[in-house]
Amino acid sequence: MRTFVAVVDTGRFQDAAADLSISQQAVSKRIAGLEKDLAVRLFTRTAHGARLTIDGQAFLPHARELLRVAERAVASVLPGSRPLRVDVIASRSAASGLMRGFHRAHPEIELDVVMLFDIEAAVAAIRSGAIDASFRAVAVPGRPLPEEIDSVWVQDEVLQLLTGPDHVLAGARSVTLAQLTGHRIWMPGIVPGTEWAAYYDDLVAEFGLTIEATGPNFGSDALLDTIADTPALATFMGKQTRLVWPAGHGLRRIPVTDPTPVYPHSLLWRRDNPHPGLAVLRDHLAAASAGPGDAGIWAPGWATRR
Amino acid sequence: MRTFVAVVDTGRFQDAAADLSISQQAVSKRIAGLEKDLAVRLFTRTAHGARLTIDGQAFLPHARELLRVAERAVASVLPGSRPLRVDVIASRSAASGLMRGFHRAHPEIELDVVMLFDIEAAVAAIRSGAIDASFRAVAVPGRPLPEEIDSVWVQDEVLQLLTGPDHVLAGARSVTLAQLTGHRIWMPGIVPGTEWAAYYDDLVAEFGLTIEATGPNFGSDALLDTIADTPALATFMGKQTRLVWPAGHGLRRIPVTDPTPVYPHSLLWRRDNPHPGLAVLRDHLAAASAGPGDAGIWAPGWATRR
DNA sequence: AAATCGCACAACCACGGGTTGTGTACTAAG
DNA sequence: CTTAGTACACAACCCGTGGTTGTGCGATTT
Repeated sequence: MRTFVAVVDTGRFQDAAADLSISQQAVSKRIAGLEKDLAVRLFTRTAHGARLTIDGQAFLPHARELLRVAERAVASVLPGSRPLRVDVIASRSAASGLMRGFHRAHPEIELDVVMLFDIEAAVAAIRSGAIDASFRAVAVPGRPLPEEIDSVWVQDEVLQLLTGPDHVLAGARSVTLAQLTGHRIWMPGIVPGTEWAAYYDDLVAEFGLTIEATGPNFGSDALLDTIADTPALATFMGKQTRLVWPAGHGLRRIPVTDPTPVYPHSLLWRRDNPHPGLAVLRDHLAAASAGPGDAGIWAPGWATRR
Repeated sequence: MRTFVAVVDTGRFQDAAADLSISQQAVSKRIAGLEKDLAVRLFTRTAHGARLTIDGQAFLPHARELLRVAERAVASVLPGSRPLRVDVIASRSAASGLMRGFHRAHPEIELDVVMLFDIEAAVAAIRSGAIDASFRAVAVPGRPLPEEIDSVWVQDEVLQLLTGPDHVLAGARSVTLAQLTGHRIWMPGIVPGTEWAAYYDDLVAEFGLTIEATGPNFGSDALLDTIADTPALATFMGKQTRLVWPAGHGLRRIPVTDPTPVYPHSLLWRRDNPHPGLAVLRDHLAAASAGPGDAGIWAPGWATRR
């Protein structure tokens, strides 16, 4: 690809060869090999050099794009000035949505999103510099963060009930947590030991819900399919989570009240992290911070808010 | 990259090896080589298989993207169901804008844009099936199109004068073509023998303008820089052409009247071309067709409109 | 007609990247 | 604790990809 683009840019095989510090014959072989693999002619050879064929013209932007992507791929693991690397607690969480919003607002800031196991791993990664920031629920002062790590509350993610059209509660305008007692709540993909597990453990203990965290996570599609088809099953989902599901599933979002369960997201970062994107992210989040207010909400006792 | 993604998807070196029909040792070597090139560890090796490191997680989406791009690159020259391939007359022409609009309206339709030398080349490429459609100015019945090629008028591109802030006409609300007599109009990159050359030849012959088509085309940036800094120089530019230029250049767009020069764009395609995207493109353009109306406009005598 | 330019082909060679065979670390079972 | 099994790494080997130099051919220029 690099050779192909070099020939396009220089217009001559031998100039491209000089650019690449190889022989003209090597360029000829590379192009011939590429043309053989693709089974099309990319250049018309003239006495003045090489001109793109129509196929070559169509191929060129894809070749350039490939080189760009390859460069970004290398940059993503390059120590030094690599992209801002942020850990989110789950791909469907509000943290993911916030990062998408940040990317829309600052597309010039290269971004990589990763998912670590729990806050222990996140704190270790932040300390080592392997990641630049992390969205997590911060524990109460009982287990304080290391001194060099700062954190700031960002958003309370309001949880809603998601049911299929045939669920008993499908028609309800809202439900209370107490009303959910006895109903089966299904949360596949909750890994024991993570904050989500701790969160729902607390929720179960306090309100006597029946939450089934069993079963592997086959992805959003499988979850939504099952919820839509099973009248006895419901699940929790963030209010802002935007899902695409096939039309006609008839899924219902039902607000939960008295109290409304929320998941408090904070941003964690190392105070002396010099990454320029980090300050921009903090500023962006400060402006985007929002929550339902303190009235009538519930969060686990171990989690700090604000 | 393929091996890296295969290991991620299967979770085990040997399963990836089976998928790729190579030995487990080959996978081990490939991953080791990739890790050596990138100078980072991508996997933590456990007794159960391989798990991604943080660097690996950051790298993964780029790797997947690279494979996607590579696939599209191959598809762009694959005979059979390749992307819709459309020839435009120039990258700054209204045709390019129309194709961008089409892509926004139908992002699901894969698209490749090429630029052929002139309408002869375009007609030949359409007949051979090398391209699916072409934006061109269609000549009068004197030189009719081949029988198997259809064409339909799409849009009249209105030309405006573009000047720097210190140009004599910079303050004018509009100018007539007659007023431009004696002024230097600079159109770099106009290649002799193309329709653009014929167009401006006619314009010069009819209104006695001074158009300098000399000099190589160093791109929009160089053109705009020169226009902005040279009081005696102006150029023509499509009314809808959206350019990004550095702030403070103070470039002025000035409508031209009595008459308004327009470039008539038609779409050409082979009647029996079965590409599904072609019908969508024609429908889209039929809805998007627009022009200034017939009153007070000028187009070369050889060009048909409607 | 001769010189020049630009790419392709031929012959050759080195090394990258595959193979098989074996070793080591960790896990699970008895 | 031993033993068997699993999973990846290392070693030795070898073929073929992909580089080199040398040369040929067609087109353009003088």
